[in-house]
Amino acid sequence: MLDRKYILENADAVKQNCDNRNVKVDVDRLVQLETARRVKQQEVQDLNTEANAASKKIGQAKDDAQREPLKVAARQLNKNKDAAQDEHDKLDAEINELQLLVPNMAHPDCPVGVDDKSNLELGRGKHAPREFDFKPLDHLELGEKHDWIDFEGGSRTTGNGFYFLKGEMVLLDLALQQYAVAELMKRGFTPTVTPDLAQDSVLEGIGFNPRGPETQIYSIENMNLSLIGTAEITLGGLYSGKTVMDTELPIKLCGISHCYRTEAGAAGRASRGLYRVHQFTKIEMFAFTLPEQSDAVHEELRQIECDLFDAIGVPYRVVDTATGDLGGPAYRKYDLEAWMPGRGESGEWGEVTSTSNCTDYQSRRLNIRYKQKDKKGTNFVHTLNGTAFALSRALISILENHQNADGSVTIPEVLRSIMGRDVMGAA
RNA sequence: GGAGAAGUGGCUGAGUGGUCGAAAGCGCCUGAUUGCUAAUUAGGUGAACGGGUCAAACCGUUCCGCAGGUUCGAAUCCUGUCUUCUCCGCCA
Repeated sequence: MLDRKYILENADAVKQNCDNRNVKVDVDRLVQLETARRVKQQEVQDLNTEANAASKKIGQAKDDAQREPLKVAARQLNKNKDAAQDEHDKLDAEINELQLLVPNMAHPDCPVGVDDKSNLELGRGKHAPREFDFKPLDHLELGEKHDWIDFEGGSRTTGNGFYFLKGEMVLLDLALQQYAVAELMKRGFTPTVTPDLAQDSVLEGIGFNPRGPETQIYSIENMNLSLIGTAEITLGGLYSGKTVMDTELPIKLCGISHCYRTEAGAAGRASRGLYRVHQFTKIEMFAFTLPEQSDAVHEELRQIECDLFDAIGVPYRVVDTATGDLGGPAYRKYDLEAWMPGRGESGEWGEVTSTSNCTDYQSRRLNIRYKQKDKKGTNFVHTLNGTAFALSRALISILENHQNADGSVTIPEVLRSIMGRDVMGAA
């Protein structure tokens, strides 16, 4: 969330930003409430001073006879104090509700526009979409042909949107993970296998609403636990409430987890197969940085995503997300969209990664700070996240781009030694 | 899963209803002193929020895992919750 003081002092910029992002929030009311709250806060503090002094006097009294009348007075003071506190808390709660709706400010270079039509293509990967001299299959057909992906079994055991990976597909899945983790370790990331469940309070801290009619989150009955939708939740939770030394930053983590999403109301042709599923494995990059580092680290995350997809020979384009298409916490977001020959009529771009600089929007909520030696006080860190591989979609991109006329799939060079073969699905 | 114990400042650790934001030690910072890779000594040393200031100083409120409760008053008593440890049981 944004700092209240910042909102108060930059109300016009905040309003403009909300318009750019196509988010409706009553900023004026927020400002008005916060101004009132500050006055009330002073009142509460003064009443507290009074009540504390009165209590102290009772402690110093000689005997009960002296004490009783003082108690009566103190009780009244406390009543006044509590009443003022209640009024303050009400204001505070209302402000908080509004404050949570206010999105992060956007990077000045961010393309301005109310939806994804204004997204800006920044560039393409090393590999251009391939011209097939045969009719390419989609990943579902390939998966069925070789018994690599079993959706029917997934539905029967678990439900629609679940699947089994089998045979060489498992080798590919594991090889991608191993490759990504090794590459990220080379670049200073600490590999971190996280829990797949987290306490609801952690979800809420990161900005997910675990229970309720519109939730995308699976939660465990009779427990305050939910399945995570991304390792961002657990990795953020890992540092929530902590203060680190500035010299430790940037902290770069490579999260490995399963991700669970209900995907309520997202069925249809565009989400066939592995594209939109309820469970997938994800190798996620996450970074905590100093404020002045975050832009550079964001570029680094984007570059890593490009390097990974170049390495597996998948064509992609890089998109600079427009203001109206940004999630609330993002200051700037780049997506990689891979070419998927089996998608749509004759191939379409499909999102495979996403990297966001969330500046201090999440850390303020999570209370993650850094301290500078010899300086008083602390500041909020910046947080960034980026997908290395979301396995489900990475698998689609490899199968569909590297398929051969006979239905086999040529394995990207960097994965061959890991998988112990050059081709999968060979006759 | 059952029984018990515990969570205090950067760390160790005292504190069972008021004088406690909190003893003591360690660490760290500043000064003094000794001519030696350190000792001795004096002092200082948490955070958030609000006010204040050019910036400080300074003032106020809050914070002893977290959330509630009792009380004029809670680190201290009560409830819930999270975490850790010990013992028992079960288990990959």
